[in-house]
Amino acid sequence: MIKDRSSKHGAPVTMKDIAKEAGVSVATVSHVVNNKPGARIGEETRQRVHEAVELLGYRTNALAKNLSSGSSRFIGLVADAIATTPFAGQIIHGAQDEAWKHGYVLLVANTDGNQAAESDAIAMMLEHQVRGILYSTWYHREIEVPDPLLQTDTVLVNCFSTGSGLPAVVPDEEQGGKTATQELIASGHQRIAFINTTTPSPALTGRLAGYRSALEDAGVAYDKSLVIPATPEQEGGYEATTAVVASGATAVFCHNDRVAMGLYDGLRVRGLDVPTDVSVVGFDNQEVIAAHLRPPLTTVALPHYELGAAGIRVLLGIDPEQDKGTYLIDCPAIRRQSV
Amino acid sequence: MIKDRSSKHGAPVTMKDIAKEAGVSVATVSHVVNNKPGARIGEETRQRVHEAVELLGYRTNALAKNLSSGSSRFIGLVADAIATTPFAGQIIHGAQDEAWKHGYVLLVANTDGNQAAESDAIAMMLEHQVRGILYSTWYHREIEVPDPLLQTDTVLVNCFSTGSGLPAVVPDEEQGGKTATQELIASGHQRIAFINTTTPSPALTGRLAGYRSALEDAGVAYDKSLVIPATPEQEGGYEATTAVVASGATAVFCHNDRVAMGLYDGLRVRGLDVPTDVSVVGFDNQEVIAAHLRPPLTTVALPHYELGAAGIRVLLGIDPEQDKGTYLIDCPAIRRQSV
DNA sequence: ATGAAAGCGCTAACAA
DNA sequence: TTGTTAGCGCTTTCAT
Repeated sequence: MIKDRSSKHGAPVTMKDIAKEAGVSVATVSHVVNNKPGARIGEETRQRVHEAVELLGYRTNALAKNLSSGSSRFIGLVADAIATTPFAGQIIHGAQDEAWKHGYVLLVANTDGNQAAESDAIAMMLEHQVRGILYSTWYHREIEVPDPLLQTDTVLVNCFSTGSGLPAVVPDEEQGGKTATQELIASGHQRIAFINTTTPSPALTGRLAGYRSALEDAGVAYDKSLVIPATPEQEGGYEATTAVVASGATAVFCHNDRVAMGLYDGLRVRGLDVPTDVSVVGFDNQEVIAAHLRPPLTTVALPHYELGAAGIRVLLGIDPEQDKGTYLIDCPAIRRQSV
Repeated sequence: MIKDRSSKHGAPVTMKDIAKEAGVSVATVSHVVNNKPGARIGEETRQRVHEAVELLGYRTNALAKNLSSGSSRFIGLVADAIATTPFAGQIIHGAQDEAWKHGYVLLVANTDGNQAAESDAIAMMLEHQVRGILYSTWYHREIEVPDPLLQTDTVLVNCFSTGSGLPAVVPDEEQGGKTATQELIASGHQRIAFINTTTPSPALTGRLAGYRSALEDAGVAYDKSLVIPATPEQEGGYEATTAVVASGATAVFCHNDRVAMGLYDGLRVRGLDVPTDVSVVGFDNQEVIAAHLRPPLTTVALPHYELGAAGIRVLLGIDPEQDKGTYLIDCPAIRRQSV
């Protein structure tokens, strides 16, 4: 082990060192180390190289490799908020795993929605010769595509920009809303309230469309008075309780889990039990909340992990091209005990 | 713009192209592009180079730069769970910002606590010639240092390994527990219950020590019967309510916000009001919960962002060396309306 | 079956 | 003030 220079500091071991140690040329070392397909290397030589690698603790220099081969195994991921929510984290996670699977590593940048930070981040990625960039937002919305993004392959994740021509991977809000409503219908409810958000967004319109579609499929008439607007947080859900109770609904589909949490409180205050008196389903599947409410909340998951993973696949051209570049990801039902 | 080859695809513009266009040598280009300190370049030449850069849309190749200069501006961050919690996200965010500030970019890897993934991640980082690695966990605990980590500069974030000699940046649990308790004492409480976790951890012992220390400072005797063990989730808090009420405490310090959330439910069921009947303070400052409980929860924040940022500073040798390589980060009180 | 040599895009002495 | 010349560590023809 006396020759080991691989640890902590000191000059790193290079191919040249291996070549010398094994008494071969660097070309040969390159061939055996990378296990090149059409490389005719004698078994004995191969052996010697491997031994030298082992002995000196050689580790390939990815930077040199990228430069030389002209390839680069980087993929950039710019996110507007790694921080605020667990959601963005899941997108990163999915992208990470999928990228890794294909031999790529992720260059992550958080921009906090700051224009300058965004430009810097993209510039930095471009300088690192990324294969492409995933541009993601923590909640589903339409965005204005930052100019520098056009200089490389990019796919939008959890957001879209009509007219930009960029592929976009987004959750299927309508299917999600429909799924949520169907959970309620399936358990016998007919009079179903829908606490929808007041924030204009794909979620607002999509989930509503899904709600209506489910109702229609079930042959129950759409009653406008059953959709109750509320700010998409606990407070909104709490305040909407009055309207929910007044509506005579036996079940409610909440725009998200936080709203459901507020509703739980409102119901409890009125001595109403979930799900005996009223069934409720949420949206998002925000673990900390949904899984630990009493009773645990049945909800529909926002497929963040899948969004990230699919984004990578689209970027790499692995997923087959889809309709107008829009890739809808399914929002599955997560059944717990509130229905 | 006819010469612009910088966009989407096609051969990238290199320094050589700029040199040719500006009629100078690549060395000169390198000098003006990097604004080298001791470089005497004529104003007129400088101008020509800049124009060529502009015209051709030149962008430096970070990989080549790193290779050539032998430096590398990468820092690796391996996390056991980007996903599960918003916490890890904050660590990344802090590390990100701080690294960026010093001209470094983060190579993030999620391991899901999987040994193999961990080794792969570290190997990949080493291959990319990272300046060093931040090894972080999503909850504060002692860890076994993965062997390959010893081959580079590494700092532990939100975890530690006694005897490893590695610097560790961790939250100051004791100070945090003390702070939480003092919030209660400051508002006049003497009989303060402490719902502690049942999970052996630095949090369990540290926060308890802080609780006792605050009591002692205030001259109130420590009453063992006031510390109530509970699983560190909503369910635990809910179940602990009986004991809390029985103890006659007028205030309770909960091991974390989720426990506080469960306690809120338990209290509400018994018709007890927060904070009129009993004051409560949490720990973690888990936004989704703490800020939206009714009433909003006063708590103590786990400084994840700071942990990440400090980790980078320690790695880069910016922060002054501290006691035995352990860097304690403050857990500040976040005042809301539950006290 | 193996090696020599050129070159990836850039930096860094050292000349001129 | 600017250009020449070596590399950085690796890949990749093309010889041998």
